[in-house]
Amino acid sequence: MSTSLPVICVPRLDLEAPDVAEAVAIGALVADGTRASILRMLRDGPHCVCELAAALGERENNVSNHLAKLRDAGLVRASRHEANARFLYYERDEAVVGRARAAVEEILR
Amino acid sequence: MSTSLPVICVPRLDLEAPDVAEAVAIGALVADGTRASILRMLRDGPHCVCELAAALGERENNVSNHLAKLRDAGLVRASRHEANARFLYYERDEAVVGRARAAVEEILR
DNA sequence: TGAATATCTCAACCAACGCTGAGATGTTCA
DNA sequence: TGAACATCTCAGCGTTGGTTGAGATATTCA
Repeated sequence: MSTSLPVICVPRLDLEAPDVAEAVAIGALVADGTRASILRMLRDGPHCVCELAAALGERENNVSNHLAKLRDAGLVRASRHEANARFLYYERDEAVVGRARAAVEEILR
Repeated sequence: MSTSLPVICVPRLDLEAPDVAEAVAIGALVADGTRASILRMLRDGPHCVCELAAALGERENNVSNHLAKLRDAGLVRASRHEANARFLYYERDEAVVGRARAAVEEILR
């Protein structure tokens, strides 16, 4: 009954593409050295833009740009220093960071 | 004694930039949907290029390009199928993948 | 109030990267 | 051996993304 058609790529057709959107988004954020360093430094507590910029040897507006991306992703949030409101202090949102870590671990576990 | 020079950005000067090179490299690899999907699919066992390409709806040479990057990073390795050597089967190097996961966790922990 | 500081926003430039197409290599099978 | 298949490599193209520079906003302090 079965005609002998040239069979192309027989193996495992039940394979389906996983949902990796979240891991990809996190990967793109970590893929930059400045952002990865910021995420790591904020692990130990809040820091202002000028601190981060000084430690990284980067310009402050550049660091600010990267912080905006992390903020848009919800990974960090900013609040003004209580004593000196001129400084914006950034801190991680550990709940969001935790979900980000889980998304990457789903790929690399 | 101390002259009152305009002090710029007083906070935390003891802050130092962390080493994030490995995490950045992994992030760049995961930052692409095709590669992230491949890494996730290979978690369940080896697959050939045509399987991965079919599941992802991507062209085989494109998938091959991405596999080359994962191979260069040491995350995956290839070997020919014992029964039909026409197929190249890719599998993860779990030791390398484990170190990659640790590097990302150092950032997001 | 005005000057200095801290930060943000955005447009422009340039480099990195993914996709495509074409050709080459290696394997199977008639 | 030759045709079909599986995969690789690479140059070219278009898009994405980071850095820079300039200007705007907010805060402090003399």
